[in-house]
Amino acid sequence: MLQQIPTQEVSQLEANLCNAFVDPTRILILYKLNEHPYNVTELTHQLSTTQPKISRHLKILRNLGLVRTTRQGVTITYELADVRLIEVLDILRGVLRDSITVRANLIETLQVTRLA
Amino acid sequence: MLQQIPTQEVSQLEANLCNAFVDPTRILILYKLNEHPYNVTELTHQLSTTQPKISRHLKILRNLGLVRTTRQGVTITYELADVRLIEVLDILRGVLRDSITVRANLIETLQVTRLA
DNA sequence: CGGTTATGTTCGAATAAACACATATAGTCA
DNA sequence: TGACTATATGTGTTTATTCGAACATAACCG
Repeated sequence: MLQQIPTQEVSQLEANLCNAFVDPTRILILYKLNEHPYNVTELTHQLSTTQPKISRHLKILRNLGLVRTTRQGVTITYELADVRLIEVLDILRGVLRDSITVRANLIETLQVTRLA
Repeated sequence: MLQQIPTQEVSQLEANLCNAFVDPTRILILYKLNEHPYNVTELTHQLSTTQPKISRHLKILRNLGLVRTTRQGVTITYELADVRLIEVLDILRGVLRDSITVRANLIETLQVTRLA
């Protein structure tokens, strides 16, 4: 089992991997590819952005090994390499939702306190 | 249920949250705080780095709502706000491990092919 | 071959991150 | 109050990231 104290190097690799998630376009791409595979042009239209932008982000995801490609003639289809990525993103959305709720409750509390 | 197509704004928030994970020091802090709460000085020694560096990273994690603080006199103890963060990091380590394995197999395949 | 479409890459500018080092704040105790 | 400890922040520098716009490559078809 690898489950030990994470060393500096492992954390560096892990941090590197998380680079996939710090850009909203890349997150949208990952969610889209979770629906089913898409090629670059399709993704460009789906996310209504420019093709070079999509290509660049796909390159980053590809280098991280998070998407796989298959070529059919000119078009290159991208697919998700690991469903656990979506699992991670879903968990994070849960964390996000709760953190927003906590914040909203805090604000409400502050307002009530101020009124009292 | 929030479980729908993620919009641009949600993805932006999610990407923002993931900023917590793109720095190896912050990952190490999160894992450390998963053991049990620590104060700044303790974390500084545990990760053998400088105190301002730890303080700055803790500030980022605090602003993201991922750690909570309690003050006892002068010392401020930090604790993990949500265990799901560790769940996420563990999943990612799994992804990382598999991706390294795939890469290793690929290299081996290339070498065998070259020799044949 | 030339034209067309799909995808990838280069470049420069703008913005943001992280660090070391120095300094500030704030609580405690004498 | 003054000294001491714990934590936070300001500053300047260095390095990354992202983008649009232009350009390059590569496959297909006539």
